Amino acid sequence: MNRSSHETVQRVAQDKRQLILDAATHVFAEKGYHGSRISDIACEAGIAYGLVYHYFKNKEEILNSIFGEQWTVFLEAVRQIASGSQATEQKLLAIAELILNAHRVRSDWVKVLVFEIQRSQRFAQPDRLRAVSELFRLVGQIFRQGQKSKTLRQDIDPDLACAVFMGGLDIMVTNSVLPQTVKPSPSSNDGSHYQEVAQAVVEIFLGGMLGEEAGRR
Amino acid sequence: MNRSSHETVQRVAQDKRQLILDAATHVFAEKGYHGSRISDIACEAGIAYGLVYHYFKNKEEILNSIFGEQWTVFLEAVRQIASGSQATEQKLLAIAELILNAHRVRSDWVKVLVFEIQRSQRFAQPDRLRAVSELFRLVGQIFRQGQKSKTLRQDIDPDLACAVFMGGLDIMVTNSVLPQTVKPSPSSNDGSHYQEVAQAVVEIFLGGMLGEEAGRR
Amino acid sequence: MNRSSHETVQRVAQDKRQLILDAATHVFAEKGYHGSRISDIACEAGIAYGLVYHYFKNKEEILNSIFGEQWTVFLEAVRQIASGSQATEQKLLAIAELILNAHRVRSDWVKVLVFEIQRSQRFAQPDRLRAVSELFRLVGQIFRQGQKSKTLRQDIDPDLACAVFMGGLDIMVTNSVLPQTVKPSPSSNDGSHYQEVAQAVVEIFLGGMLGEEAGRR
Amino acid sequence: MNRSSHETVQRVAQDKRQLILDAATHVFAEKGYHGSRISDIACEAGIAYGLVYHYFKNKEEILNSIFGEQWTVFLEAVRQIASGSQATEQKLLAIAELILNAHRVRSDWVKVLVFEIQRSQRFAQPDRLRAVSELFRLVGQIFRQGQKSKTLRQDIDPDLACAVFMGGLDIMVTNSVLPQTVKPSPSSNDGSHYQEVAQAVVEIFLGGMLGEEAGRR
DNA sequence: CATGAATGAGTATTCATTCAT
DNA sequence: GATGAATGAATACTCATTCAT
Repeated sequence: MNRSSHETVQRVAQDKRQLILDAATHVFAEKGYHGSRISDIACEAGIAYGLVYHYFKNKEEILNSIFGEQWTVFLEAVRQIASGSQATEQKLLAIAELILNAHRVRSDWVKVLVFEIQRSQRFAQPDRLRAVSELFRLVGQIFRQGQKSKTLRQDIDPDLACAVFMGGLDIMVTNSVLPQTVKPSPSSNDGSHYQEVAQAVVEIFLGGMLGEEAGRR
Repeated sequence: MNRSSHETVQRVAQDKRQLILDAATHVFAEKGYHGSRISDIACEAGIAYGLVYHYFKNKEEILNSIFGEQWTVFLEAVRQIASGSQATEQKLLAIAELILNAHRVRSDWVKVLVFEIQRSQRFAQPDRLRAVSELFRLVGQIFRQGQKSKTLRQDIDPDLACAVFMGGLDIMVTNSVLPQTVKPSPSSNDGSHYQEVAQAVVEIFLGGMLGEEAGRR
Repeated sequence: MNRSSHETVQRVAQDKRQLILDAATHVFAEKGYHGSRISDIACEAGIAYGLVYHYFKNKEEILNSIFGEQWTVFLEAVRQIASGSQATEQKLLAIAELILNAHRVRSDWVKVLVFEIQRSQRFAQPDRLRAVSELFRLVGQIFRQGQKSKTLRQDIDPDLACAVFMGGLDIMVTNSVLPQTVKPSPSSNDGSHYQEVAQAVVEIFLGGMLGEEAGRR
Repeated sequence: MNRSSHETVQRVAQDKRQLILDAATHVFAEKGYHGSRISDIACEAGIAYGLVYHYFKNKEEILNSIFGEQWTVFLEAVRQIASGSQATEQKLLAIAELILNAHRVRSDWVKVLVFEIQRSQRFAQPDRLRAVSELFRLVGQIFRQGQKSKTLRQDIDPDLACAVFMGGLDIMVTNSVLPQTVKPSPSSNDGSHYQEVAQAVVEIFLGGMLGEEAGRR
């Protein structure tokens, strides 16, 4: 086997691996980790049952891979935003758009992430815990900077504010509670709806919900 | 068997049923629904294995009962708040306190609710879906009233605002992201910390996070 | 407690015992022995669960009682017929009528008998085996007498003939194969249909099915 | 994997499936359906527990398969006989020999058929009911033809005659009543005894049991 | 690499039987 | 006697993981 064919084999192997991950993501999103069987994943991927075990040690490792391989990319994007020189408001908007856009493009992945990661955090999964902590550390950093520069009010615990902000986005993505709000009409699946939602969330979060009449404090 | 002793038996039976529900709530909160064995529940409740099936048809029905029997009470409280004559701000604060307090008093129940039921609506029983919808309908009502009375700004979709608000609370309760913020020190487990958090969340939500310097729009 | 009230109690106890047996007969006939739960029987009898165990040691004993207590009566009737002075043909007719009539009056009992007894014979149940043997011994006796008196042809093993005769009746009663033939129209549930069937069976058995044209050997 | 090896795999899979069916037939015949555990079947087949579920959905499906796969063959043989051009007597003899021979060659299968399927039609699958009906329809056809051609007497309901005939054979096969008659000595397990029994049954059924002395009607 | 048959530990569920009241 | 709650052994079924081809 010459070099180039070896590379081809490598690529094909990578493709197959990714095929399994995508299938697993879809299945996990649909039925949940515990409700998904290896056979479901193999079937969805259109490959043989046992082949899954050529690429992954076990079921858990599939979930870990889904998490890890995308999370790094995602976290890097967050890091870029957090360390940028934009105004706080722009940064938060960028975060919101990043998250909602991720949901638009790969909603399966986001569902698995939110559902399964949070679930597994109740049991000890140090790796994932650390990864999530890092996300909150980065976003929290934006808040601290904002408070330092007096852009954000200082009488609120930045971690708490960060949590509230993320919670607002989290529920958008979870969509178990309000699918009709988040789900755009099919005709506008160009992301503009998502962008609007992101802006609205940031708007609420920064400006508050009080109306003009009620007066602002 | 005379009447009073029959009543006693009835009460004891109810107690035993509740005993199982409490044990199950604890175990589910600890290990998750799928990770909990019937034997774990029986053991936790200090009763025989088979007795669980004397009171519940199957494992699923236990989860449903945990949900149903407390949810009714919870929803009634929300209804009271929503239909009251307080100002919008007071209502939202009451909602926040209700939710956070539920977590303080019965954190097991809330965990099961959020993790095992809310987030498992992929396999959703229509019953549960309806029950959750009702919660959002009630809270959403507060928002619509607030907008109608001009207390709340009107340029935001009330359902979206409602979702953001609930998401902020949800994540407090989920505590997966910010346990250190929500979990008060044991010495202050009198609820004051929870009350402060509730106030902070509502404060952020209504007043926004922008500082004085940044100016309010 | 005086004597007469004690007798009353005894009678009531007997009634209750019989109530359970009747209920069990019905349930066994409906669902089969293995498919019937003690609770089904108690429910059918309209009594408490545990009371069944006051009257019967266990489930098996219920079946044994159903079998034993009626079988004795049945067998005695067969014995009367077999030892009578009637012609063979009359005896066989009497046997056929006895069996089919038992089915008419207590079809549940006959069903249980045929289904469960035969089933249990495959596993060793010496008592029942002996009881059934006795039935065949008595009926076989009729055949031997018939052959001895030259009423019946002698070139056939009497036990085999006996089996064929009983098999013909058995299948009438089993009715799993030909309900429409055996089940009379509701309007004529006076037993006349059963009597006709009994006569037809004996007629076939004795006279044979060959038509005039075919010639009789 | 090339074509021929794939075919081999297919064949092996079929063999394994049949292995399980044979083992199950044996175990069911021995202990009855309800008395047989899946582990008994697996053990008898010499395979792993779970493999049974690789080939069959559940215990019930095993029973159904035992029934279905052999019944088709059996019914076809009956159909051949019924639609042949032989005399009625020859057809009935052929039916009798077919049934008794089935018992000789595959007594386990016949036991399961009669005890566990035929006599459990209280919970009857419509499929089974239909299959059994077809058998009676075919045999009944022989009787109607016999009556039409005046070979058989016409004063008897053909369905009833059919039932009596089948009942006589059924009980031979059931062997619960007369094992000593049907069970040949091991030394003569060449089928000749079964053939004699078949002839005797048909002889009784056609010619009747009345002796010369008694006169024929 | 690919396949899918084979394995068996893990668990929900049933239900006969016992027991306290 | 009467009640039905309590017990726990027995077993059908699932499915992650391994292995032979």
